[in-house]
Amino acid sequence: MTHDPVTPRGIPDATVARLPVYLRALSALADRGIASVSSEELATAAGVNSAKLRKDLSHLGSYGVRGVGYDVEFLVHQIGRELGLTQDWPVAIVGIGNLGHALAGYAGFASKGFRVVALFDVDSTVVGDVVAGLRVRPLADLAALAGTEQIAIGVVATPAANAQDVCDRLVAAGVRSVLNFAPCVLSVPDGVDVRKVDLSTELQILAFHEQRKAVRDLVGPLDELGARVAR
Amino acid sequence: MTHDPVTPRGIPDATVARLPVYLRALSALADRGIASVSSEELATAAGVNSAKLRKDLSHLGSYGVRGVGYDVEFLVHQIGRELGLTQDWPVAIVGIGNLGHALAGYAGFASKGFRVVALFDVDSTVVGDVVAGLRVRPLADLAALAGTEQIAIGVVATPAANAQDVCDRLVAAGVRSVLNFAPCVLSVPDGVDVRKVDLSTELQILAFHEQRKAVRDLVGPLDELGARVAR
DNA sequence: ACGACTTTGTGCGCACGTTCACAAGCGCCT
DNA sequence: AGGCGCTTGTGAACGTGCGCACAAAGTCGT
Ligand SMILES: NC(=O)c1ccc[n+]([C@@H]2O[C@H](COP(=O)([O-])OP(=O)(O)OC[C@H]3O[C@@H](n4cnc5c(N)ncnc54)[C@H](O)[C@@H]3O)[C@@H](O)[C@H]2O)c1
Ligand SMILES: NC(=O)c1ccc[n+]([C@@H]2O[C@H](COP(=O)([O-])OP(=O)(O)OC[C@H]3O[C@@H](n4cnc5c(N)ncnc54)[C@H](O)[C@@H]3O)[C@@H](O)[C@H]2O)c1
Repeated sequence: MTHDPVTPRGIPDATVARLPVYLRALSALADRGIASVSSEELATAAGVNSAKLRKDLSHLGSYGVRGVGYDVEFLVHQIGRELGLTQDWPVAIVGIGNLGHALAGYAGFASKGFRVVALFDVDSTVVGDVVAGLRVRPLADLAALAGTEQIAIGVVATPAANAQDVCDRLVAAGVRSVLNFAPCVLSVPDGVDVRKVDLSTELQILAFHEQRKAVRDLVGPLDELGARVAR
Repeated sequence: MTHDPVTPRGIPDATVARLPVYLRALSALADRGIASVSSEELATAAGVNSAKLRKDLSHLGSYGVRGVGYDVEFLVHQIGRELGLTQDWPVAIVGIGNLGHALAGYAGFASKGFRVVALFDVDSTVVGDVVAGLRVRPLADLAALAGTEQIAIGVVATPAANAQDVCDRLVAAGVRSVLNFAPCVLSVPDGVDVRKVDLSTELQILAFHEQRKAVRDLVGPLDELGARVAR
């Protein structure tokens, strides 16, 4: 199923999800010429508790120096290696509509070793266009391309109605990691990971808490129940 | 404080995060004319365990009928009410670049009561343009608009370098829910919720697992004794 | 009317994640 | 060299979430 039961020996999922945040904070520090950082400082920059940060980093190894902190550049390298950023990851985007255009042109991809190698669509008015320096290909070419160049990550940016079909084709082409922007559940065979980015869900979660806050404002200081902040 | 078996109105965060998924699955069922659904069917459609689904729904109340299942339309209404979708949520988008354009034109907003009421940017080549039927305003107008029409949710789609400043202005304008697309940590005062959508993080998490899978494929079949490779 | 069948709602044990608090370790200063 | 101050790494307590398994509660057929 979509669930990933085993994180082999090692790093908890919750930690893995935070490593990119640490990496970004560390990169920012490195850019500012800062060579060393304490867990307290880095935790603040990453928006987490310092104990959690230390425990997270301890899963990678004992890379800190007691009494001093962590070497920024070294830690950048270690986290990058753990996340697999030392190698290039070829990415294909399927569905070059509003969102697909934005994604194809997104510089944030390349900065971490993600290289957009192919764009696909079915709409004949889009196919053949050059977007962000790449020609949009017909979806039918996906199978052929898979033989030439292995695609590591497939991005689904089509309407929800077509997402499962697109996903199936990606999987058939050997893709084992899918990032899904369509608002639907994708089912994939074992061994394939799907992560979804769901704008609508995020907004609804915000709305829930917003409504909660409105109610709390009415009841106000009379209510002794603790305020909860979304995470 | 004693641990009461029945907490009045507290819905776990994990449940809140799944309600939009259930809602979407239910809406799809309703569109297909299906009036009633079992927890097993709905759970499959939503990609979760059926026991988890039932427990989630039980937090809203006892809306199911034993031996039968849940009334689809009724449940849509209840979940929508709980999430606050019965009311309109005015949304403002700041940063009308690649991503901001896509967001402004996204139909998925309106379908759940999220109404984009204002677009902001600082770039004079963008300000004044009409995007998705709305004129892009200078960011300076934000404070003025806040007096006229309350903005419930602010969407940050500017580069990371400007995100904190934009966020501060949104908060100053009375916004208490922020959806952040910029790859950075936003700090906000108590009472303000921030959720972030981070494409780069998602890709890095996928890369981590992809790398893990690659290693497992190499070692996998031989690994019976849990060989731990020293680094 | 009643029993067989279906499905909900939930108690319970377990695993995971978070936070506190502190000993162990390191550099620096005298 | 040795003490001092600082920071890491982690044991332990705590909280949250997950899923099994089952009794309770309803429907349906006869
Ligand atoms: N635009 C946004 O801001 C936004 C935000 C969040 C989620 N989404 C979701 O992302 C997806 C794309 O959104 P969009 O606004 O870009 O829509 P869009 O309609 O602008 O683009 C969809 C593109 O997918 C192509 N397509 C359709 N079927 C296809 C198929 N079978 N194979 C390949 N390509 C196919 C279409 O030709 C079109 O170019 C949708 O599921 C949408 O719900 C969009
Ligand atoms: N394009 C994508 O697919 C994508 C995906 C994920 C995340 N992001 C992130 O979303 C953000 C926007 O991405 P983009 O591709 O649209 O960038 P972009 O450069 O195309 O657009 C940014 C827009 O923000 C405006 N802006 C800059 N400073 C501002 C300020 N202080 N106030 C108001 N507006 C301001 C700019 O004028 C520009 O129009 C970035 O942080 C990016 O990292 C983008």
